[in-house]
Amino acid sequence: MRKSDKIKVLFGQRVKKLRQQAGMSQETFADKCGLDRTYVSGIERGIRNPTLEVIEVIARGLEIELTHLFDF
Amino acid sequence: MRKSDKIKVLFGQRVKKLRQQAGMSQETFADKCGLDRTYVSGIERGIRNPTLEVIEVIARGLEIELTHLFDF
DNA sequence: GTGACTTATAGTCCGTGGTCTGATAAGCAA
DNA sequence: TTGCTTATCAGACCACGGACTATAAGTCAC
Repeated sequence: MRKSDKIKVLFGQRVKKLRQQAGMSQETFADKCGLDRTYVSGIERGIRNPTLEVIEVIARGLEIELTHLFDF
Repeated sequence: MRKSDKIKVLFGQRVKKLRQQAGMSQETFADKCGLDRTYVSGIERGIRNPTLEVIEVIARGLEIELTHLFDF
């Protein structure tokens, strides 16, 4: 794999922005998604590489369409 | 995790459709993406759960925008 | 000061993501 | 028939996804 990592950073920034717009903390958002608090933190910092199922759970937690998550 | 698996099936069908529209075999497409042949097969059948980086590689291999991949 | 809230970060652990080899089978052309 | 292409499938392997615990540090109110 070993790509440029840019995608993870972009995705993380997008999640963080949408979460903040929804007025949720990382922890309440993680709980809503059924994810771990520290894992969400890693995603927003562009360190983690979430799977398709996690990405879908995140979109559901943000109450948006999947395509909207990738409107960078 | 243990979700409904629907997302993986939907995603796989989408990839398969776009790949066929591009006139590529699974193997040539896998090579273009730098992925394994059998792994692409699993994705299209909705068995595999690809990561964000793989999803981006797939979009690049299909020469489309990421958002377009999720226009189910 | 103390306390509640929020986030970052390190570390461990188990299950799975992703690669590889190889076998199988169907379709089609020569 | 033979040969080539395509896709499915099994098994093994290593690296990493994702959960968890715990610490630390920042903000704000009191």
